[in-house]
Amino acid sequence: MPNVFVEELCRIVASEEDIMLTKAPKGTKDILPADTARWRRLERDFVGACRKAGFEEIRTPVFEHTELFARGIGDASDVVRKQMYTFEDLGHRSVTLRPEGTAGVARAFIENKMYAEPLPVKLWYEISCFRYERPQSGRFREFHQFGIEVFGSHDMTADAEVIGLADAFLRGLGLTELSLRVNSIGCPSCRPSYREALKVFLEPRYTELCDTCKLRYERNPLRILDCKSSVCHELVHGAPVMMDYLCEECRSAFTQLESYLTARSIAYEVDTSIVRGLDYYTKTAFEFVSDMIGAQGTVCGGGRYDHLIAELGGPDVPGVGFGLGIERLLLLLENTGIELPAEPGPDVFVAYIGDGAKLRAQAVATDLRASGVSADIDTAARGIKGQFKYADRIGARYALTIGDNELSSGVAPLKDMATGDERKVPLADIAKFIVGNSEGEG
RNA sequence: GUGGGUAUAGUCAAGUGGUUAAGACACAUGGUUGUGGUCCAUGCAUGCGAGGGUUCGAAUCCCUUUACCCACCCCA
Repeated sequence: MPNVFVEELCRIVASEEDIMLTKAPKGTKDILPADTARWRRLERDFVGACRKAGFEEIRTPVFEHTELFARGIGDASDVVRKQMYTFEDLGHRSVTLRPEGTAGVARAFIENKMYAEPLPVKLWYEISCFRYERPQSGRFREFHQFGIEVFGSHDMTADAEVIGLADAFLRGLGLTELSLRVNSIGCPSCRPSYREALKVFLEPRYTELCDTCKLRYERNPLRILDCKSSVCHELVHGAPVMMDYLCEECRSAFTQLESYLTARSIAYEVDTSIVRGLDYYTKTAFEFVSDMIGAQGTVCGGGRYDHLIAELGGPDVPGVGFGLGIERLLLLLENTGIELPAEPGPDVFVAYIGDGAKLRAQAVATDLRASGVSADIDTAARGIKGQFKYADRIGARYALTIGDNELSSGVAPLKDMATGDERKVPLADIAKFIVGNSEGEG
């Protein structure tokens, strides 16, 4: 069945740009063995924080119908307008690699009628996301997020719970320099009036605005507030702030949130310039920001979205959640000098001398593993010296040597690689010896 | 999409027109036949991101191109 995709494939294969064969696509990264231990540590801690707070894991598809993101994130947002990996599949459906996590989880919440479960429904996830952007420090085309969502609560304790979880997780890693910025961006009943007030304020200065802000003036004037151009920054001085235009409901909600954060001893500052770029946000918006990782300083960002579920065709159920960038978090930990423990080497390396011992060594290593001891063994036909060198390189705690003498005596030298001490241990007792010594250390 | 920067071995790099492209780390083998982390020896870029050009001669000068990094924008 010839089609446009197959033709494209043939063209690509026939082309001479074979350098690309051994090059990961722009903005993507391999996570190598040297890094995976750090990832596992973060995952373990995050899962722990979520479980302690009563969150359960959800896994959703990497791609969704394009309409989900267009409707959920907003077809005016930059993410939807120019950053999505969208393509037509062979069944002529337009699908998109997820650029963020909330829309997919919200869709799953609706589709699986999770609103019928005891509310609120509290979910966590770890996902890869995809956005077509120019890569830079802390920004990739494929990146990873931890995220949580709470569905079904209008109460600000839910917002405090979400912020509190992020705060506990980040602080638990030893991060203290992160600043938590909180804002309220209002709701559909009060935001329009603020928007108008802001436009009225900016109108006489319109011609002085930078080019991008001229566009923002119509599309999303709130964004002008955090423009980094010094000119705009000056012009915006004295502009009305959302806080002063909140409706009664939003105002009291924000006051409550502040009191709840204080009750939890969570340090924060109100930052009226925070504007989330995803259209679904209402009321609470927050960010954990660092100045240690370059221009993309937001490690964790989130907020409330009271109308997303209804917008997607579900019941009128509110939500609140966050996304936390794992690559940015790792970068921050590195730049802050916080070390995450590396994966330890094997308990024992089983070295052999001679063909007979080579057979026996494999049996010994297999038995050790079955006994719960991690054991490595030469598979590169090295000499005894090479085997010891290798054992040292991989950080083995002990080296066990088996040769003709040991085959006949049944007793083998077990060397502690750190101290150099060597003692004879019966081959049958190796596992017991090592397990015993490990327990003694705690 | 717009700017700026950088490209020499697995890694960090010296080298700005002239004999075989420093050095360090890493890696491999060996230092008499059963022991690592120190030390010593040896090996490891016909090649300087790629493609053209100038020149008797180019990693070094010129043109084109690609990749990566950083910033804008946007956001995790």
